[in-house]
Amino acid sequence: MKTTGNREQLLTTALQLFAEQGYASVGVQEICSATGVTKPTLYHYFGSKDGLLAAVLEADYPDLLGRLNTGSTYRGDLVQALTGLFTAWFDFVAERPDFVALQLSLIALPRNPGIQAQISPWQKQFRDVLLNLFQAAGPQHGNLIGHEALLASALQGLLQAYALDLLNGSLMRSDDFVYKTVKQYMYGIYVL
Amino acid sequence: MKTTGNREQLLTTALQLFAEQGYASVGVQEICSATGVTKPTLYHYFGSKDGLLAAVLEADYPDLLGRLNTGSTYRGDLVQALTGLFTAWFDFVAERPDFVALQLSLIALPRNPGIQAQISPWQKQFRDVLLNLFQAAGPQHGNLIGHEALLASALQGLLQAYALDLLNGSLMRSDDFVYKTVKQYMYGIYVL
DNA sequence: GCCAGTCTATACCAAAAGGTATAGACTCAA
DNA sequence: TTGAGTCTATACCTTTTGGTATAGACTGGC
Repeated sequence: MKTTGNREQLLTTALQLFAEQGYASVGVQEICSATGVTKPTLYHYFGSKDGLLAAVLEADYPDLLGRLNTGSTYRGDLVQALTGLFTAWFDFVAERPDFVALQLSLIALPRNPGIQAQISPWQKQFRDVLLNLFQAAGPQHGNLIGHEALLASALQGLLQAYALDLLNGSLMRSDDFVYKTVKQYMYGIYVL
Repeated sequence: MKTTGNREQLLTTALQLFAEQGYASVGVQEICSATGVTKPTLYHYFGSKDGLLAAVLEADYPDLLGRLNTGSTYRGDLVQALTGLFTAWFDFVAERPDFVALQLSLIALPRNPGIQAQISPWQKQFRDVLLNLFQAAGPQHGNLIGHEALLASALQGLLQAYALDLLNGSLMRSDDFVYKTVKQYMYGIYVL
């Protein structure tokens, strides 16, 4: 029996199946069969189906948050910071579409307690990245002050909405895609 | 036995449970128990669990689309049309939060074939409403021409993102909420 | 009274769900 | 060599899943 990498292969398979069908629609047996192991192996590593989901999230979220944080660092230029943020996000969406798809499907169930317990802490950190950006830009952009939370909320929704359209193919990432989305976000719909 | 309204009560219960837990997480037995009927009753009216979902969507989508269409009618004033659209949407979100929550949870699974077969036709009509608006505004707003599809796609995502934030309580609908969101959408983030 | 159609409950089905008891194979330190 | 710890498979558990065969109750028209 292949004894190396079973944990990582389970994580990979689970992410893919969860992203395609939704967490609740995938059975642990299906994950094990697709990976080529049996259920005790899965339960040895993750303890439960929920534990498997937690491990899947833990595997990619830190990287995503780090990249968003780095990309959105405010250095006195809001357009530059937003461009960095959008670039980091769209790059991540292109690199790890399965993880983003899973993320979006979990976020869309805000009243499922079990799911929310898993996704909320990560979503909170996501929002904090955006909040930090607007707070850092506050001194030089006084008209944003007091609206940081609203702006972060709307921006997070916008990023996720773009990601969904990219994932289902109804939106294409052209050369100036980031440029246009940042401009539209900052100055409205007339700048396309 | 209560013999009147069982069909409507099943629709109501199913919508509520689907919205809370997600379509896949709810069993037909659970729906029947919560409604106070037995499974043959459900299968008599809807044929299958998928048929029940189809009926749930059919029950509310026409009303939603009609209200969006009416609210967004273009009469030579884009701000007015967008205000009408946003108002119609946010009113609907407030009136039928369960239906909107279900809608969002289904949309977030773009690669689940069974789910997409059910939701796509309605989503297409949703998008067509927005597309019509931008096409009607084209002659007086030449800089929008050629971007109608992109604008409709982004606007649909934005509306759904706001709805999600309203549903999970991270956003509050203040007096000038519609005014501010329309302004921000048209002129950027500096107008709050 | 009777019949057709509509609606519902009892009781059941095979399959799949999440999860586990047990034991065998393997590695590594002592 | 032995023993502890790690990892995996066989075989099994209970509960729930979506779905149904059958039959009874009710309605309306004739």
